[in-house]
Amino acid sequence: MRVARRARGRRGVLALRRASQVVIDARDMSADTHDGPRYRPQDVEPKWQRYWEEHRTFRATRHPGRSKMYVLDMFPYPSGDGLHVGHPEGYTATDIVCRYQRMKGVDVLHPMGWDAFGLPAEQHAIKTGTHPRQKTLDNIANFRRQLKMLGFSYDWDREIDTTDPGYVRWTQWIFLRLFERGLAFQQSDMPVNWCPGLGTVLANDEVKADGTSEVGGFPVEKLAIRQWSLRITRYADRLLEGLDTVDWPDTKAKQRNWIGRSEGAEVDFAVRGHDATIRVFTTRVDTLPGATYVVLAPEHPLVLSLATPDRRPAVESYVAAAAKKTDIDRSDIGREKTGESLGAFAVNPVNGEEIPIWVGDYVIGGYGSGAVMAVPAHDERDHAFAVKYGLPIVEVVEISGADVEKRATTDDGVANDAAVSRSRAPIARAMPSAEVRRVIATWLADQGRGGPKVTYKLRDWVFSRQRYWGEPIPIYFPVTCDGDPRRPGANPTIHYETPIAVDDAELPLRLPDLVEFKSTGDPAGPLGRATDWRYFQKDGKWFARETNTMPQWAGSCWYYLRFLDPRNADAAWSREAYAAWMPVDLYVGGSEHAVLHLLYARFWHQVFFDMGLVEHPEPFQKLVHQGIILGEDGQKMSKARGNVINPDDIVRRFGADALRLFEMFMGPLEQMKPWQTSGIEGIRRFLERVWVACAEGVTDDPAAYDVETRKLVHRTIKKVGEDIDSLRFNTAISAMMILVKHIGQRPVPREVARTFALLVSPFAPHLGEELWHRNGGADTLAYEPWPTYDAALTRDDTVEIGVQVNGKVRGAVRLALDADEAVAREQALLDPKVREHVDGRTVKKVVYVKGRIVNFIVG
RNA sequence: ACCGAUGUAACCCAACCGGCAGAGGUGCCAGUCUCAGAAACUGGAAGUGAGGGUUCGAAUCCCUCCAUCGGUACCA
Repeated sequence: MRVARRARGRRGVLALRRASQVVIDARDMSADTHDGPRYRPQDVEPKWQRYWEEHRTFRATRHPGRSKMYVLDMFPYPSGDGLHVGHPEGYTATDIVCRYQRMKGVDVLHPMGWDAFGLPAEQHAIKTGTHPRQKTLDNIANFRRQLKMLGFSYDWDREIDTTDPGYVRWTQWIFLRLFERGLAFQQSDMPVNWCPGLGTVLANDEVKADGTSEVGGFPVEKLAIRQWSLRITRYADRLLEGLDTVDWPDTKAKQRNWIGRSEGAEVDFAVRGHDATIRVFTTRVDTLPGATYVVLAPEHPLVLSLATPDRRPAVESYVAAAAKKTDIDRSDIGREKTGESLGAFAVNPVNGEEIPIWVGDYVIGGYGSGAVMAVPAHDERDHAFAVKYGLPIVEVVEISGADVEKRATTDDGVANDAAVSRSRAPIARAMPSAEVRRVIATWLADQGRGGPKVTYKLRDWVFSRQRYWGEPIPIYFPVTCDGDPRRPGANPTIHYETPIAVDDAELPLRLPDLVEFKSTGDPAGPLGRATDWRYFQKDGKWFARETNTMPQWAGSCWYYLRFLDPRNADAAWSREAYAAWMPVDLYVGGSEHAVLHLLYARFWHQVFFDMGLVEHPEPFQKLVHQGIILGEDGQKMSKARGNVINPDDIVRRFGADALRLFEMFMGPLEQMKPWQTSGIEGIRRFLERVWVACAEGVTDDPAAYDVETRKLVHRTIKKVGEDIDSLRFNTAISAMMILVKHIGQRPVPREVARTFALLVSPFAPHLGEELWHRNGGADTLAYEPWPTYDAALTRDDTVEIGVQVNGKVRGAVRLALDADEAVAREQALLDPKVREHVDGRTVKKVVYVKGRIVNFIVG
């Protein structure tokens, strides 16, 4: 043990981990050999977990006349690695709120489940041959064990699993409602990151900068394959407006940014000598008179057809080179702008001027219309491009002291003479930019050459994956084939243009059992191989099922609704269950889901609202993100760094209550903070002191409950309650430590021990129950009324306040809380140190704030 | 580059509406206990990222800068 302790003193992660291992063993032994009663979480914790389970203590029921609270955790993906210490952070926070609210007489809904579809189980299946379902069930069992070990007060009767056919059925049912409304549709021109090596499409952040896959390093290509998409863009404005009604942190700003609403105008440029129009989007239509060229994105459909024969070879090779670049290459800002002239000319609609058309990859194909009008005088990017290629720079917005030859001015100003002379739209000299925008946009609309327009960064949501372990999309297509399409070499034609919905009564559409999950490189995905599942006959005709599956987001888009009514076989949820519990009052989860999950779920919810399935436009009233817990070295926890803390180890060594308490004590919930093993040792010492005081040092002598203790107890009740209400668990724990330090020095009155058991129970529920039980509690304290405090006892009638002379602290004085200024002044001047600085000088002013400060201003 | 958050003691963090910088934990030092150490208990030291402004008074409000983290990123 000595050796181990010394090794721990040395820093270095490896040494630390080995050493901890040794210490664990030593601790466990000492726990057994230590004589006398003491705090033994390894006995107390399983005991109360069994009790809660047997009594179904935390079953959520609505009682008429009571208020309700729906407290939701982001349910986990049950990975093979099990729980990490980040999970218990948010889960403990919500558990504290729930246990506290139950004691306050509130009906609490606090459910847990599993977001269990996902790629890792499928990859595991490819490697080992274990069916993803089996691996998923094993992982769930492990997660459930770990969560129960931490004593969370979930209503386990409501546990759900997104891969369960009873759940998939309703996810598919929802998809069909989206399909009916035209919100789910097929696109075949959607370029996606297709990775033949992995046999699937990848999200942008799964592709590395060099164009290979994050996993495996296989080449990734842009491929336009048939995809299902959801029309989230139709809800863009409502998704923005809804944010104003919810109590969320900065996440609102992230979502606004992601939606990227941008108000501006469309302008149509005719092309000289072609029957073609180039449509551009701009937020600065006031600068249209200063547009001196037009730039098309390399993907723009007109690029090749507009290029003059002499320019065509250069343009073609430019476009080909651009196609090879990854998105990351193209969006690298400091990169020099490049382009090629098409040799063609566009007509500026506001003044009839003919200006050259270029192609340049600084224009993004997918945003707006993939073309911009270039105003070098008032846009930095256009300016850089114009300087490089010798294009004219014409100033049309006047800003004093600006030289647009040197630098673009991008602020609003007023129209100058050039703007007026170059515009057929009725603008005037010195007209402010905002007004010029209105005038020109209106004029363009009158001329049929454009007009006001709003664009969004938000794109429709690609909703299909070429994977096995997801919800099958409940759609099938007619097939033309000579005979049975399932026989080898049948070569059937599938008519994707006429999708047919699976009948609701046939849901769930289950996954077929496969033995081989590996991709063949066919965009149909692994399900394409299940020919007996894929092709079926109905009324003598052959049909083919959709072989793409839904993305992992699907199940998590509505799980909070299934928790309301998890066993309902007739509906996804009932109206009554909805009315009883919705909306979610508190939603806690990682900020990594700030945009995607939280935006997708809101989108579905708004569709449900339009369908009359829900009563509130927004599902999640208050949202909180717990901060990331870093490794002991201050780095992000990762296997590669070897700084991962495993909750199983911590519980074995310190107990679940210690882990819960420590995670809440580390700092503010929303803040990122590093793990400190020495910190949890301190918490463990605190719990031992609690045990000594409230389990072993209790007295029934009423005289032991002195006034000082009584005051402190009442103050602690107040502080802990208020801190839980505002999710400041770290300071609540600090308040309890102060109380324990005080009562630990004398015999503890029974009443105090009972009160403390209640106070600590939301944080350390096993210890709370045990102390309650040992101090005469009959059964669980989970529904005991939360202690109340006497406000009079929380206030002191006298306070010590600081005395300043000219703003510098010179002493302190004890005063009645409501002492008037004359008294304060008189008492303060009794302090010799204060006298020293005041005597012999004139007091010009005295600032006295009751209960706070006395400040003498002397000259 | 832009948007947002955060900078307090060796470390994690408190400090209400601007009012004596300190609640708590860790670490460190000293004492009690001990043959000695460990543990436990008692006590102690130490600081507001930098600069300016407002104010009787600033960790707190305003401006500039620096650092760290997160998000977005040629979005026209």
